[in-house]
Amino acid sequence: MAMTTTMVAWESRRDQLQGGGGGGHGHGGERREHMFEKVVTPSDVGKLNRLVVPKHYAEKYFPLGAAARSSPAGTVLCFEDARRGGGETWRFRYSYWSSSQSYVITKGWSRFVRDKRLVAGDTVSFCRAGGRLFIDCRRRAAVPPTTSSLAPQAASINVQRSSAVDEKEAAAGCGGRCLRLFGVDLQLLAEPPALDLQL
Amino acid sequence: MAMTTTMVAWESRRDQLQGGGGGGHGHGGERREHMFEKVVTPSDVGKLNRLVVPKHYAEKYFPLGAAARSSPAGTVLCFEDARRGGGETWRFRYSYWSSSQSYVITKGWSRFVRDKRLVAGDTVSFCRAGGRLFIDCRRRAAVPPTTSSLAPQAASINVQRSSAVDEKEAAAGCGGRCLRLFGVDLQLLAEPPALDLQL
DNA sequence: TGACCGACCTGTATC
DNA sequence: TGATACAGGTCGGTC
Repeated sequence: MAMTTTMVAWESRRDQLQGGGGGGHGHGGERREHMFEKVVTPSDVGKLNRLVVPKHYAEKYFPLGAAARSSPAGTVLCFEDARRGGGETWRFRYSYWSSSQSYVITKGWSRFVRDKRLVAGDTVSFCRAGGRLFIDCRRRAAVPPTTSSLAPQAASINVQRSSAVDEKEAAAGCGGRCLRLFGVDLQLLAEPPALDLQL
Repeated sequence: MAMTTTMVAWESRRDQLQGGGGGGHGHGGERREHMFEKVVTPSDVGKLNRLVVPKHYAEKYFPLGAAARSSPAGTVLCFEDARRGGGETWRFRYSYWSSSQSYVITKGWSRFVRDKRLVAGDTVSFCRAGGRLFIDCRRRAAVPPTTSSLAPQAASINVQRSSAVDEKEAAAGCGGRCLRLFGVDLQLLAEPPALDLQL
């Protein structure tokens, strides 16, 4: 396997995980710089096992050299978990698919989706601090009151947890905390817009 | 799909098929030694163009040197057709895929599948005689009488040849000589368990 | 250009 | 239950 394991350079400074200062959630000794975020699509969290990185951000923040761009092997991106204290790292293959002219994160992504219980509509965000990269995610915002007011009626109908519906429906993006009914995602519980995904 | 890849490790008594002593169908001067066989899966005969060789047998009968094992090029295995009088040979690329930790026959395999009209559920078997390798195949065994007794009723129903049904059904393993109805494979004709695949 | 095929990947069943 | 085998996929190169 000829993967050009280009670690996007980070000097591992494990000692400052709790640095408190400027950055986001208290990690990353230096100031955490927000790069971009993406509301994930059903495909991003489905069986395709890949995250499409919007080209604009990809070329701005994760530029691939000509060699890596033409190689299917792409490169490897390492992100530190922005939340977990242990500084868990996520290794993703990152490459360019010429067929679809898109930048994608492939290998490693499905593990992240599973681990974070990521569902369509959730948001993943990417930050950096010095040479270090961080990844974070949060739940989608709660649905508007008008929609969620349907829930009482729905409660009397024989519905399924979305995790039990067939793949096509599940791919449509409803996670463990909502019901999908007549094509509409219903929140089971009122949730704050940003929910800590730690288990 | 949980098809149990039953590798039937039998001591080859080919003479019960042809009666003749010594070497099976009259080839291979020396005694034909059965190595192993595999009931092919839908993937083995589908678009993936590869046969997964169960690791146990691969390492026992087709060991790859360290060099060939690490190389994607693998090696080439030549098999003589165990049935055709002309001694047709089949050349297969044989290699190890480290990503899935499996041994596979790739190049040349799809030609064999096509030529032999191989379908899921059929069996391919590998023998050797001296330094020569032989490959053979046979149709899946006929379904039990209790099941095939459904055929009279089935005859009046609008059924399809399995070769025309969709991939999922075709994948279930019914070949050109049977019908698949209500999830049951029905033989169209009474067949001996071992059928010569020559056209 | 499209069909074929090589390389790589992952979920699931199994041990 | 963790590790492993492998069936069922993907994308991209090639011809």
